[in-house]
Amino acid sequence: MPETPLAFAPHDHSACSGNILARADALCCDGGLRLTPVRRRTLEILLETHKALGAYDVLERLAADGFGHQPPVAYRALEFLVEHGLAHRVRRLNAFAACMHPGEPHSPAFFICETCDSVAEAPVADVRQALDTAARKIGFSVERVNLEAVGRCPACSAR
Amino acid sequence: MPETPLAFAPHDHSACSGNILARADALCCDGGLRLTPVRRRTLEILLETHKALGAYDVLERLAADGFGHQPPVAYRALEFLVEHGLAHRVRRLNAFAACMHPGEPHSPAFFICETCDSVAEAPVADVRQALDTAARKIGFSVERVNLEAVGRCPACSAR
DNA sequence: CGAAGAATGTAATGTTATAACAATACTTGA
DNA sequence: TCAAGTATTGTTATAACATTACATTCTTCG
Repeated sequence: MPETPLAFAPHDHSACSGNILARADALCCDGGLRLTPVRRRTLEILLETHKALGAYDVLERLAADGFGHQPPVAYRALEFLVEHGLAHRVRRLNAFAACMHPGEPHSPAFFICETCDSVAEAPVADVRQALDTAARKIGFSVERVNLEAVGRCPACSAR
Repeated sequence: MPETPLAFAPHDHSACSGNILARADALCCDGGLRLTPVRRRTLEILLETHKALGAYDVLERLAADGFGHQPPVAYRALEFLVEHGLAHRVRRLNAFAACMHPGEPHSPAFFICETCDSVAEAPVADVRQALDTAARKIGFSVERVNLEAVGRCPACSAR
């Protein structure tokens, strides 16, 4: 069965985000990491929608919540989340999205709908493997990968 | 035989870039496009090295050559080249690289060496196909794709 | 407690990218 | 050829994204 990513499927979003937030709490607790108020709030903000948010959008929200007003506030929190696998950076959009599979090792690709701006993270282990193979053939050793596709999500295609 | 991309192989670079420039001329001529002086010079600049150049680096070079000093000068030329398949945008680096296969339909991935900054464009039709398959499974229709890997090139790995 | 390190706040600045409009050059057709 | 329309370039200004540096506060742990 093709697993439709949550971003493209109707679902109980508050359960969805609550779930991930709980997992983030657990992961940080286990890993001796500090999911401080700014960091946790930042993750909550990203989790509100299945879209990618720019650092300044996040900052605006944080500032409204009483946190600092300067860019580093947002960038630092986002950096923490990305570094520890709780969020991803979407280069194509200069933006950030909450990770939908925190803790699970996964090779994600991002599917960006240019009509509704939703961003889905889908596991694409086989694609990643194919890329690694291609890299090996040319003697390149891969550290990190960005796989991003722009197009139309199921809902927007239907219209 | 694994085709090592030019960027990672010793080669006669002036022949390499001259060749591509000639093909660019031909393509534009055929397609009724105008490879104007700024545009052609921009392509030449990109072709000087197998690295990606930022728009402002390109601009600096263009300005030194007597073209305009303002950002749009570079961005417009680069946009033209990208639009017509003569260059690629490397999102990971906020930079641009000359296309090594102008005119040929190809699904490139970019292999970015974080040690020497060289950027190789390698054809990865199979990777692209795997991604398209993954997209189809979730009902996403792909328009454009960015495949970018950061790591170490053969030469830098050897050291 | 008190020192060391982590995290946050803030100011300033650097970097990348685009909008808007004026001026010029090229093309086309009467 | 010349005028009208289009494409291209020049320039100003500003928007959007990101980092450096340093002061301050909070946590942890001896």
